[in-house]
Amino acid sequence: MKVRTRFAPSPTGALHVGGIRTALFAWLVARQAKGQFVLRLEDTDKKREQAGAEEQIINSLKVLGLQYDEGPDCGGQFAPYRQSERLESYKQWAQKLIDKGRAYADPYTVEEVQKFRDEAQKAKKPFLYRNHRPTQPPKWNGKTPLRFQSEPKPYKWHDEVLGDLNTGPEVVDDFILIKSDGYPTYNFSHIIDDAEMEISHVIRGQEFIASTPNYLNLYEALGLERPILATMPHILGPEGKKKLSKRDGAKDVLDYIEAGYLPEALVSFISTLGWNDGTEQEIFTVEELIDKFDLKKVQRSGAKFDEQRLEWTNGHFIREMPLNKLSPIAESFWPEAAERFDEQYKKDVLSLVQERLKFMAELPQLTSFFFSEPKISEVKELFDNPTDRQLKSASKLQIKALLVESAKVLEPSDFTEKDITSRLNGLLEQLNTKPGILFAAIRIAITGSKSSPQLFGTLRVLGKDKSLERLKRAIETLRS
RNA sequence: GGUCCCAUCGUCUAGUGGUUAGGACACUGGGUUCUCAUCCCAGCAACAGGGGUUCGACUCCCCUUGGGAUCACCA
Repeated sequence: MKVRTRFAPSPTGALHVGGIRTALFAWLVARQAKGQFVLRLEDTDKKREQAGAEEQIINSLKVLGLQYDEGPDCGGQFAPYRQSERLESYKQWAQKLIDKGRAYADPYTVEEVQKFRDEAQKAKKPFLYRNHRPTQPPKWNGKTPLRFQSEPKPYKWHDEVLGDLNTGPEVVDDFILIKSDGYPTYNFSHIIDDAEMEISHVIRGQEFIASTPNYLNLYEALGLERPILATMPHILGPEGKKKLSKRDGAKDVLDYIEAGYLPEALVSFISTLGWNDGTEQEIFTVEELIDKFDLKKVQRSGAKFDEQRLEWTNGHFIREMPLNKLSPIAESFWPEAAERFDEQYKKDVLSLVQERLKFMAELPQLTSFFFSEPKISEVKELFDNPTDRQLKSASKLQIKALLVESAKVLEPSDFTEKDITSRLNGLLEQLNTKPGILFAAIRIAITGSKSSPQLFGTLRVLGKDKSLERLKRAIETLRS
């Protein structure tokens, strides 16, 4: 069988992780089977459409490497891929239904239909339009909605992830095919497009499961074969159990990219949100995913979005990445002051902080002292009110003496890491002091911070001149 | 309310009748004779409840409970 999957978002906003996961899984199914992946824009609701959304969707897909074979911007054998450009096609199919007596003009006003709905709700019954189906509908003139004349019956169907599903006839109704503005509804257009574009697997979110019997009914009326259906459970927000929505904060894929999350980490994390290969593997490369992904192993229940796990995953990918690959990614995240420094210096700094980076946006706070002088006030504060237990046990006078000695011993150093190490360790023995005191004091003097990358490497990268200068400056502040 | 879906540690999950119910994130403790981080080790922590079926149920069936989706001229 020719495998063709599609991702069919409506351009109403940026893609959040829920949407991107559906796209990812559809993409994986296509790639695994060496089939095609299609991007189709469902832009049939002019009111909800958002400027720039199409571009954002395309960017999100591209940045994650989910390249599509056919789409609105690159065309393909079933172009166009924007539904607003396929109106003629929907009209033709609609006409077929009218001719068969399976579609009719809706004679009611919105208010009238709303009245029916309210009545149903008051009676605590589900609303069914077909209970009000007109006996003599007027000829459709395109100014009123065109409705599907359903043939209610029970349905049984198979879903690749949910298994066998079935419903009674009470859920099949006369839904709108074409709105009064001339645009088709999703319910109609996606059926037509999937058929015309020869989509083999329809992979979509849980919200469509309730209307599936309607689609099945429509497939029959149209004489179309139904595709393989696969329903993805929702991704839930971190707080409640509600479906993840834009209100849950920065769940937009591009936001994560901007914060310095790596595409491959995002892909790995999102893929394991509701899927795993049955082993204990926690991290997957794209190649592994293409190889191992299986719709049947997709979880049937919703998964909560765990930000901490994403961070861990991203940190893992950052640590695994060779410096040469990481370095260009870091480029746009350096603190402002880093501008004046050369590539090699930044690379050295990066290699020092690589293992502690969870995402790139943390770079400035972790590395600022490599590029600008630590604030003297902060250095002073840390010496005045040490929080470290060992440091606390030393007097300011002692600390000052330690720094003076350190400067003295480092003065003749060639500032290779090896030499710094041996000199400072030697000093440790010579002064019979604890590393927890000596090194903590140097660290504060050099970085203006309680914590930093390992000290000797930090000194080496920072360089002799700056290191000694900062040491002396700290000694000055301890004088008072 | 009708219909449908779902249910293992706090979280993501493994498990398809017999397991000390495994892993990961998070958390806690210890180690890596400098902090933080990494890494390593250890610990904490779950089968929603009740009935069946069975020699034996986390696994199969039913009920209850809980959660979710849907019932638009939105997708």
